[in-house]
Amino acid sequence: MVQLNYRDAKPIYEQVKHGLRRLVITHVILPNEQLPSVRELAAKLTINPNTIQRAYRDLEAEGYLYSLPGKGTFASGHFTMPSKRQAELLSQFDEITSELLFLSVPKEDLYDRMEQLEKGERQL
Amino acid sequence: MVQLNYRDAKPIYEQVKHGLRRLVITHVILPNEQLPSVRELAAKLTINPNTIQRAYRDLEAEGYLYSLPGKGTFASGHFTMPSKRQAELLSQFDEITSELLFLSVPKEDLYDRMEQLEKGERQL
Amino acid sequence: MVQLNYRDAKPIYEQVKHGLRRLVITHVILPNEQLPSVRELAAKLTINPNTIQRAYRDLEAEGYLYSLPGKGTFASGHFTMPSKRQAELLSQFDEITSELLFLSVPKEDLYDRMEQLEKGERQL
Amino acid sequence: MVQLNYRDAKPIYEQVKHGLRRLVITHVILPNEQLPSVRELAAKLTINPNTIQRAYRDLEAEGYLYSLPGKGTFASGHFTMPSKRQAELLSQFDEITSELLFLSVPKEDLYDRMEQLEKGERQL
DNA sequence: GTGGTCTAGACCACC
DNA sequence: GTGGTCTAGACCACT
Repeated sequence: MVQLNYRDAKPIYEQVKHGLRRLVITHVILPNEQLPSVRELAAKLTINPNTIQRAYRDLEAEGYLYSLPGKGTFASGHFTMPSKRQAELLSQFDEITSELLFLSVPKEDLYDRMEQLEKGERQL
Repeated sequence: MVQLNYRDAKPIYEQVKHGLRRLVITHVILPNEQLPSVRELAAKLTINPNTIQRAYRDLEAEGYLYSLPGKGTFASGHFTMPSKRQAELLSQFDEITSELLFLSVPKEDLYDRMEQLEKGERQL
Repeated sequence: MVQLNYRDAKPIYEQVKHGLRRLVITHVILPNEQLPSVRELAAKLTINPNTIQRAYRDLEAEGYLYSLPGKGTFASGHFTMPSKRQAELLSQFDEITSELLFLSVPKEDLYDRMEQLEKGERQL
Repeated sequence: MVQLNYRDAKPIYEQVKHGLRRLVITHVILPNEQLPSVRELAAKLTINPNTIQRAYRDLEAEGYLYSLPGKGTFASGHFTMPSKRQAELLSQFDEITSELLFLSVPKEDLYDRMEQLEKGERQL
């Protein structure tokens, strides 16, 4: 469900966020479907519940999840997410891409990367 | 030295960062060369010193500049911000791009954006 | 029943929430009266069911509605969301207003905004 | 410096955020001035460092602080904060105010509250 | 049972 | 020294 790599430099909660984000976006977790509870997912991944909390909280702020205290945590629908997030992402895309271009990363490399990403996503 | 466009949606400190980054990368400002002081540059661009401060500290965090308190701010040599930052950026690029792709932003739009960014950079 | 304005900047689910809140508060929908099902209301407004879901769950969290899984969604009586929520709201009002005042938004602007909001509400 | 009230329903990290936000906005803490370290402030308030971390992290996301890992945490200048935050706040202001109005809180009460807030802020 | 907050104490990378 | 992450375990309010 969510792949963790402890040797990765990325914090665990980021990896959890990454995994869950894709599950929601790809509708592997359907809109308004309940996610495993904080404790449950923590147990399954054998990590601390606080780490899951952090991931859930961040994703709620980003608009991917919503939580009803006492009831559980649920996936948002695509539509729920305002285009604000998209604008934010595009702005970040510009910043990062232009920095990469001037670190002399060839534009073609970035194209290829995008192709790979697109292919990868289709498989889910 | 640094071009500002007040009608642009991008915050001014981003434009300053953008401009300085280029100057450092292209060695127009040489490694270990001292940059103008915060107040000085602010005066030259007739903007608020805090805006410059923000740009300097961001660029320091990114590894392009370093500052010696009480002495001034200096350009890093290329060596100090090697493939590490580049790997970080590529990872962020992947994360953001794949999220955009799933928000159904067409790949072609992102291509176009990159083209524009590249053109923009060349002009500086 | 609920007026939607697609040209409005406000997200649709906010407009739905707004409309339903008024209907409950003004007892147009009586306490413990059943609301239309998610699918039903979505069809009537010709919008996506998830948007209704979002509105329903927000209003449930706010205490205006409650839902019995498998049975439907119902209006709360006034009693269930008493001064507690009001105290919460006033506290948030203070927090946000004082932040706005210090971002140097003129008090008069906020007055005007309140006038507009009040006028808008009366029309429903 | 920051007042805590343990009998308050508000979480401690919210109270810390509230206090620090005002200190930054009112320039009691000057732009780019260093704040006490996470551990230091935790000790002074006799609460857990993690609680301070949470407050610092939230305020960084809101644009009031920035942190340089290994160096410390610093106050942003007013200018640093994009008008995005202001737009966000106004939208929240509308939502909350209109809900209060329909909970039949008289408009005049809200006016008075704003007056008090403005007076209070001036004293700082 | 659920999410949410808080504490205590540890470890890391960076400066 | 600093911020940042993570764990372990406790308590609360709400369903």
